[in-house]
Amino acid sequence: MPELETVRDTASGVASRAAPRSRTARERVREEMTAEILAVARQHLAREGAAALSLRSVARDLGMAPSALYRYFEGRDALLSALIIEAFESLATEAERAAEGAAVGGPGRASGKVGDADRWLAVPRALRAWALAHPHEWGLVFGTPVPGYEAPQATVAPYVRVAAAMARPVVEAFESGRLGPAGAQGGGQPGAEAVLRQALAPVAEGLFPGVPTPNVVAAVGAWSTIVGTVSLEVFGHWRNTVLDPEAFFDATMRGVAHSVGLA
Amino acid sequence: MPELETVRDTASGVASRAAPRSRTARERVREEMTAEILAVARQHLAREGAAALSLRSVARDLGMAPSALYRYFEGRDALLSALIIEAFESLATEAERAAEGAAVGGPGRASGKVGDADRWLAVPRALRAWALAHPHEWGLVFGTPVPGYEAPQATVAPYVRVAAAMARPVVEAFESGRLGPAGAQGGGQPGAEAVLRQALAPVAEGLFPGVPTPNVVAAVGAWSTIVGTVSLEVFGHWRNTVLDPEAFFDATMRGVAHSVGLA
DNA sequence: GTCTATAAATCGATAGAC
DNA sequence: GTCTATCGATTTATAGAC
Repeated sequence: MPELETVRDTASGVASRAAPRSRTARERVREEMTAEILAVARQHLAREGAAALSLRSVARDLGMAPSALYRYFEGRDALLSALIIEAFESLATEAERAAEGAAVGGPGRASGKVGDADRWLAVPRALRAWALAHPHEWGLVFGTPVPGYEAPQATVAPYVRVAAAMARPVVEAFESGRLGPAGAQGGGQPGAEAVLRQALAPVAEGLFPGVPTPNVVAAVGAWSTIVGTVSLEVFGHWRNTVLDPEAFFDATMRGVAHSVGLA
Repeated sequence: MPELETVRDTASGVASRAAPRSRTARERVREEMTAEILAVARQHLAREGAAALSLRSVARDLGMAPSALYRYFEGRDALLSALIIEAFESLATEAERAAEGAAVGGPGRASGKVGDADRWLAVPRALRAWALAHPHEWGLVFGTPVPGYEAPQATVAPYVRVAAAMARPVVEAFESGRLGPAGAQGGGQPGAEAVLRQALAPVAEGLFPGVPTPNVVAAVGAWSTIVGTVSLEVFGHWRNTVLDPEAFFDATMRGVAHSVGLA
């Protein structure tokens, strides 16, 4: 079935991953079929949005009976969940690849004069690149939540992977004693830092062990800025406003890196 | 019809606005009816999301025949457009109110020792408050765009009003010579500032006349951070991450204000 | 301006034959 | 695992009486 092959090649990510030789032929066929379904579902997602995703129309495009899909997915929601998880994992993989490539001991650019800020920058840039390549998946992950639809628990793990990839350069810099002071924040109030330490306790302990609270606050703020900048660009809000989104993104991220304490 | 009255009182914004005495009774009734429809539609939006908004169910709740609604809105899309425009205008009004209340000559808190940064902070805080009070409207405005649906031209004006409200304290500080240098940015590269000036020309000329480019870049970055932080909170991404969103938001915004050059 | 009635289409999910 | 057939529900939009 050459048509389906074509469809699958168009698809990104998961479909081409992991196909150990040790599997039964049956299992392999089932996996391929699942991948086909997801690929078509992804196209529908792009064309009509998550809310309009329907099992029937996916089946129509595949030349199958709607009822046949129920052997692969329990229902519409399960298909949507698979799509969301797939997007999250694809994003996490990309973030990790960027963090890995820019790591201190990693395959850097001949390890010239690459600062911590530059290393960190690789991750936001990778996230933006992924978002531009997969705008609808970005919307699925960071856009308006589908009403009455609870995000599957399986999305937590990849989310943590993304966060860890962002945290890694910061933690490395800290452990090497190269992390500078964070930019100004709540400054004024006296108990402010204690409140913030409490407010970000899970992140601080899980991702930034030992890192001073102001730096952690700035790092989470950096995350917010990334999501905001990318969303505004991907969702089309820069029209007639930011004429060169890449230059703006880079400049903004450099400023953010500085406020996190990276140099 | 007391029930509908109740519904309308629950509604926010547009419904209660503008009802000049010079109108015909016919026109007044028509306006009220339109407001009722929008109020119910807003409730449905909150309960089931934009994609699930249907003329029929709105008509059901109003005790009307579906076909009757076509005298008020051309179709489902027109109703959705009205909702979007309404949300934009409500947000813009709130932003302007905040900017007004915090203005230099405005009704400040007895004009104690309120710095430019505090004045500016009022606007982001108002935006966040509005978003928390109208999460679905926030999603409508800043979330995933509905595929194949072009944002109505009428949304441009209120968007500009929001931007202007954010820019106002910055411009005031600049014109009074109180605007400090912006935080570090593209620093490294030589031609960076020229590129950025080009990239943000529309904003710089339209909203920040005369303000140095780095400050403008930081201000647009501030906008990104606001949208990102609020979206992440409203869309539920802070679960088990940021335990005190308000404290975090405030600290982040103070840092942002500083990077814009406000003190 | 509101109603009834209806056309034409969509959808999820299931039963049961093969 | 895939099909046909079907139930029961939804929707947009229009026609025409009043």
